[in-house]
Amino acid sequence: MQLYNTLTRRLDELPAPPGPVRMYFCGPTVYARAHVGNARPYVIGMWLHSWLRSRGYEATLVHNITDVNDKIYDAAPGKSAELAARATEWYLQDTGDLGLGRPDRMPQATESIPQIVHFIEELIARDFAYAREGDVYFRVARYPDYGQLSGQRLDQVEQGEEPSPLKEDPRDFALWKATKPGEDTWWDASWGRGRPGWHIECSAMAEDAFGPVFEIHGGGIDLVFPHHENELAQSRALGHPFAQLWMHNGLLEFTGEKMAKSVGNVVTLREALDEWGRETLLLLFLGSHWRKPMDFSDETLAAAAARGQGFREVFLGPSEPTPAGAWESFEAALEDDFNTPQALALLHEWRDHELLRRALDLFGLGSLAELPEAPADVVDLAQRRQRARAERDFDEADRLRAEIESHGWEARDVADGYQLVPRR
RNA sequence: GGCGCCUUGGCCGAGUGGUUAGGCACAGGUCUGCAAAACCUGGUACACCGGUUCGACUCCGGUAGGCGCCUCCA
Repeated sequence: MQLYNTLTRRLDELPAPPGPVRMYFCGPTVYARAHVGNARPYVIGMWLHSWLRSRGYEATLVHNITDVNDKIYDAAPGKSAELAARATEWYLQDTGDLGLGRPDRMPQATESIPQIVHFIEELIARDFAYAREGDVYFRVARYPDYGQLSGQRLDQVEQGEEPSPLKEDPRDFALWKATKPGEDTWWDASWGRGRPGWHIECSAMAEDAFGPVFEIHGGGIDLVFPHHENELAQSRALGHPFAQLWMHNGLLEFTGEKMAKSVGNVVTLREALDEWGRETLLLLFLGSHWRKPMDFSDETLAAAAARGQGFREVFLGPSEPTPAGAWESFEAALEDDFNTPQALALLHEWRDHELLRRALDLFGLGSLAELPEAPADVVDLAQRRQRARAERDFDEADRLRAEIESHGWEARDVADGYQLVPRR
């Protein structure tokens, strides 16, 4: 099993089964309803987890939730804890509705404060961090390998806003921030009252779950710098190997533009689920490679929906054996950098119900094999239509078909009678 | 300015140094009372310019265009 590794900039081989494969995927900051782009690392993580398990790996997936940070304070002044709790519920509900099951653990930053504080203490003890007026900063200059993940050269990094006068070096980043007026959540540490910085929580939570070394760290490609660079620096500063393989998924775009609030083109996961349904959404994700940007548009969604209908049709038809080696080709596609578009293309060739169902189940799409039962009134209409056809009263038969369609069903004539299929 | 990634037929999207990707859409056909579904048939595309090679969409270099990130901000 090979996966592209941001750190080594090449395809790296995973250890042979049973592994273990311990995976940590960065989750959302809970200050608003998650947008559909936030679902991509969740979906990829769950699929990979499911795939590795089926291949005999001891795969474990941890997906964190960032429930304390500036965005949350800004979004709900004085009530950030309530907002975080509510938005966490939204996130669990929306990702749950994807129907992929759950990661093995979903730690929250606010429930990991002791581990975070301990981590910072270690960094201070080894001189990799320093406290200033209640803030604590990581001393980048003391970690020479800084930049190894992103390839950023520090002398070329753009200086953004006015650097904090508390920093020894403008490149240093916060591990802990002293509490400010109006902030309603804080914790006490030896250097003062405050709350954790953004990057430290992931190092602390990942190592709390897995120990100082684990196999895979995932997240959106926008997290490479500075977030993941900083995580790596913190952990390796303490001599921890940390993640071996870094997976960064491409972002969602709307016709070439990044999905972002500033562009005004955000679609929430909730909206996407309500409008298109989980199967179509999953097929859209499945049809694009995890590392590539993905166009989220009515056109690409409609194509995904059509794919889904295509699979449903297969299950409505007779099961036929798939040529020898089909499953092996499918496996090979996934073993090669988890190439789901390639794997999906292969599935379109299959007519073997059992095999196809098995493959679709890996991606939470086994429901495509299930034909819902028509309600009694629709069945009654279909039976009346059958009688009309037998009497060659085709005007009545066509009228009944139209009526069946108005109930959201489609009547098809098959060899031994009729078939009722939901209209999509 | 720096770092990284991308550019395939109407659309989405794989892949390979010389051989059909697949899906969607479209057209014709078979089937059907009519349909639907299914099946059959129909397009050799790979940003541009050089180079390497017997031969490149596939390797190398450059150009153009697009995308992400560049420190407290997913």
